[in-house]
Amino acid sequence: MSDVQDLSPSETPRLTQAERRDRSERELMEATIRIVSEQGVSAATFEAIGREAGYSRGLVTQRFGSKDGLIRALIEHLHSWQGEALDRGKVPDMDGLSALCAFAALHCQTLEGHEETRAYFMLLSSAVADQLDYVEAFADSHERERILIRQMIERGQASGHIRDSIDADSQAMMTGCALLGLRIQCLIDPTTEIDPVREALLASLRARLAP
Amino acid sequence: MSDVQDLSPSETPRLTQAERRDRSERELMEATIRIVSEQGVSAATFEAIGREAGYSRGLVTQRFGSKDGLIRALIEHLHSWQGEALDRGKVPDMDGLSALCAFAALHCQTLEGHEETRAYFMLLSSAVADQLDYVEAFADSHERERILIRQMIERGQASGHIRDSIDADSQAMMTGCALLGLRIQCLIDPTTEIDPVREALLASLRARLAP
DNA sequence: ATGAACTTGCTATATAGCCAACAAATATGT
DNA sequence: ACATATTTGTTGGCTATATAGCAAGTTCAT
Repeated sequence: MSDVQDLSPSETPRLTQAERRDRSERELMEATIRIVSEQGVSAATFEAIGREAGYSRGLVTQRFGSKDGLIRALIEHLHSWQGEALDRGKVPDMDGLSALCAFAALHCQTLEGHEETRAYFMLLSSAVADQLDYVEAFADSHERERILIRQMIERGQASGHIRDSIDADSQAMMTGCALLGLRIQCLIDPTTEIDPVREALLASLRARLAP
Repeated sequence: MSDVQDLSPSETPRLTQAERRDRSERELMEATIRIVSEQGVSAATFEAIGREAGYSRGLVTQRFGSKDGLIRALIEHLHSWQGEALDRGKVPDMDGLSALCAFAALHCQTLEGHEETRAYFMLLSSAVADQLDYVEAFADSHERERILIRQMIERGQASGHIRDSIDADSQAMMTGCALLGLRIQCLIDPTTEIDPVREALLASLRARLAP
């Protein structure tokens, strides 16, 4: 009766050191995502992040070493998040053309109201704008995505759902670029209507890839 | 013999006030473009721009009022530059489908080695990353580009070079996004091979639009 | 009581923008 | 044509502000 006193589970009574650590790390990342998404990359100062997460200024340095460390950790976090989203959508189970269309549609779904992906592409933009070292992390990620798309196309070609005459690699790159461009367009102009573009994109894919 | 002493025409003997003014303004802009393109947006400090242009730190403020003023002037400058490039390419004279393909090809040409457009899209990226006020300038510019593309498509539909069943507006948006995405991809990964993607893009446009 | 998580005061640095001085061009008076 | 006054273009020192990162101190778990 006296030793266990969990008044509210989300408050802080009796947490393991490891739990405290993991929790603060997670909360700092979430706070960063929120700030980047809502106020932009350069608004994500140690001061702002700490305040938003309910901690002090100094903890970010303590946890991530430096600003660069934080951003890299964040990119890693968002990468794995996107990977999971793909699995959740059961994309790997479909045939080539359906998988590709589902993949594109899934991408379009995250265009509205998803703080995580929004923050991801805003970080990408800042890396592009300032030619920061971690553009390479984004380049790798896009490389992997392109390979994923290419494999879908090749799968479709093997099963006869996609015509053999097209070059899987360049089509994969083009599709990736179209999705990236749509994303950036939505960040430039939030009033962009997504539905018609998505339909145009899917129709274009089918027109070009279907046998 | 004594009054006229133009030792070298490109040096500074006897310049009108207006000439001095125009010259320094142009040189400051060119310097900014060079710095943004080569070292990133946040490297474009008053100090760096002044030095690169061969003037002092303080002149930039004097000329453009503030950093924001400089960037806006630069965007305006690059917009008109792009407009001229389009006219130079004689795009308006072609039939719809050819015009659209020429437009896309022209875009792809600027992907390598064009400091102006490189700087333009790096500025765009910084506006996206930090949600700066001048994203709207870019939004307007892209709106205008979309309308231009749509008009090409409609022209093609009227002359029978493009099938009637497609929606010109959403196809225009999609094409614009594809070009934007390709641009960003090249900024993320400079080793990106453009030729195959351009061919894929053109093939895709023809597959979807040709009657 | 020892060590880990966390905080707060501090320093160093970068940079936008202001302003008073300086230089170059042009207008005015002789 | 020359000299002087005025206007325009240019400079460099200065201030104010923002912020990354350190390091000594404090709180909390074991």
